[in-house]
Amino acid sequence: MDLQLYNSLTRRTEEFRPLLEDRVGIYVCGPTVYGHAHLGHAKSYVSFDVLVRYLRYLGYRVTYVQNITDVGHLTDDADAGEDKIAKAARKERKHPMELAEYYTRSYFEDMDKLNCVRPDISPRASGHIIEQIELVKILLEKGFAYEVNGSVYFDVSRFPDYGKLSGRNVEEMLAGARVEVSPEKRNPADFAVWKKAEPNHIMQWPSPWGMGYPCWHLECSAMSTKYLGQPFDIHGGGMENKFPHHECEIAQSEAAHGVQFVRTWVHNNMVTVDGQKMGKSLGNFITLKEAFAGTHEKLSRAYEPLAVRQLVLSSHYRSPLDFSDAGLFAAHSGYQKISEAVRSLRKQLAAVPQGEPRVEGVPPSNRGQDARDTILKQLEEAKTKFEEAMNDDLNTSVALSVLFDLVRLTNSLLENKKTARETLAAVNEMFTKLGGDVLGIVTEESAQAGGVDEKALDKLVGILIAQRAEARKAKDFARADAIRAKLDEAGIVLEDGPQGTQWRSK
RNA sequence: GGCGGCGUAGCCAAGUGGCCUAAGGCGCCAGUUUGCAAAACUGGUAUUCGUGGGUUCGACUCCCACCGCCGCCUCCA
Repeated sequence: MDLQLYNSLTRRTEEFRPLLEDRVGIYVCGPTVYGHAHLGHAKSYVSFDVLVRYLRYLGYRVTYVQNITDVGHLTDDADAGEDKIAKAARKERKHPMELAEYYTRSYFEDMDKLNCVRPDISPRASGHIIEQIELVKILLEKGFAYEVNGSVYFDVSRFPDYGKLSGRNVEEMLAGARVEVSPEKRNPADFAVWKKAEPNHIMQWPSPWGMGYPCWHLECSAMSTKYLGQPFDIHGGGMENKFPHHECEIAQSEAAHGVQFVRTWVHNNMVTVDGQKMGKSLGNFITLKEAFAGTHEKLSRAYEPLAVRQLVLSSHYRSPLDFSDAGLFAAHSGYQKISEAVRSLRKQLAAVPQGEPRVEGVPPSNRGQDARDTILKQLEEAKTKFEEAMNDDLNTSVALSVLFDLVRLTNSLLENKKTARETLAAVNEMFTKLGGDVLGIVTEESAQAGGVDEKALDKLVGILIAQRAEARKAKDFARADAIRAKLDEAGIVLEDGPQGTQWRSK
């Protein structure tokens, strides 16, 4: 079976077929960079990251475009609307571009930590003013837009398909409209594509209609088509952007070029807190930096970035995710279980030379061979289950359950000294492909010792472990337990095993 | 008011007509192991899927009604 994806445009789950046999073009609405990324961004971009990773796993050559909105995103659609970036910049006493650059870097830093692959192209809206002006020109030429006093509006009445993505019609929208209508608009449903700039507006550019700036929806139309052509395969974004943002993108691009804009629309659901959407406006967001450092009042501890990733993957991308510390804590425990198993596995693999049985003097018997065949069969079944889940509109929850199956298998194999190296290698390969390449949960670092700091720490903890071992030998358990308790307070857990005492951070 | 979605164990969550007397994770309980722990492994933890009707040989899954919750219709991943 091939990949089935839910297409918001047709409201059906469809078999995914790219325009070109082996290539996929995907555009995802990126962040407006006027603040640090929060957990809502994590859900969105981890979800699309997995989509891109899985498409590559399936063998497609993917071009992944994700824009950076650094201009034109207004605080609201009314006349008083202010540019979000400019507003934040004034508050922080920075040039808007300086602020945008700062938060762009912050964004990539957080996404790198979440192990999201970088987009192939990260176009900035401010770097594509010419393309946007060109698009406005075409709309005016074709009569889909009109100019009033230096601003240009899209004429919704000329585009009958307006509303096809979000499933609404113009009359309905007007009935529930909560926003003040600009007197410049011919029709209240019309939307701005280019805005005249007041003299004190910092971000402005010359255009055939005077000094002004592009509106938010315009950039995605211009940039997606510039890099992916029209039509292109997949457009992704948050559900809340179906309307008006994506609806307007469709109107602009299809009106201008006369062909379909996007074949498959993929929308991910929201992160909520206490049942309410996490968002900038409500101010109820937890930034990723806060989550990683544990510095938010709702958090009981600092969380590893990949625990956040695990949390996102534990539910479906089209389901809302109600955030709670307990939920993230549970995800963290689950993530640790997986990474601990992989670490043990890789440590064991590194310790035994190629081609040798795991323990000297224990050659793999015929019985061992049978066991190996059974395990290889199990691995094959795991892979099939994983692919079926991912093919079913990216069921990452089930995909993760396959990883947990592998964890149990791994731990059992590691307990059995007779397990051959090649069996362990096969399990490791499965972790690398499914857990690493596709889900991005299993990383290279899972096997490595860590940096300089970690080595120093390892020595220090080693000294204490040795002291505790002496105490244990002398049956001074009170002292042994005291050392363990002190280390526990410092976030270091000791584990006694047959090969001596190991430590790990909590 | 219009449009869309959700309600599955203590918590998170998959399943959406018979393989469901319902995956997986967290938590909890017990066993193995341990000086005691931790980790790991094994077993247990929903006869039931918001409530009430209906369709069907058969419903968590389809239909209707009701209750509760959420998103969009300004900006938001």
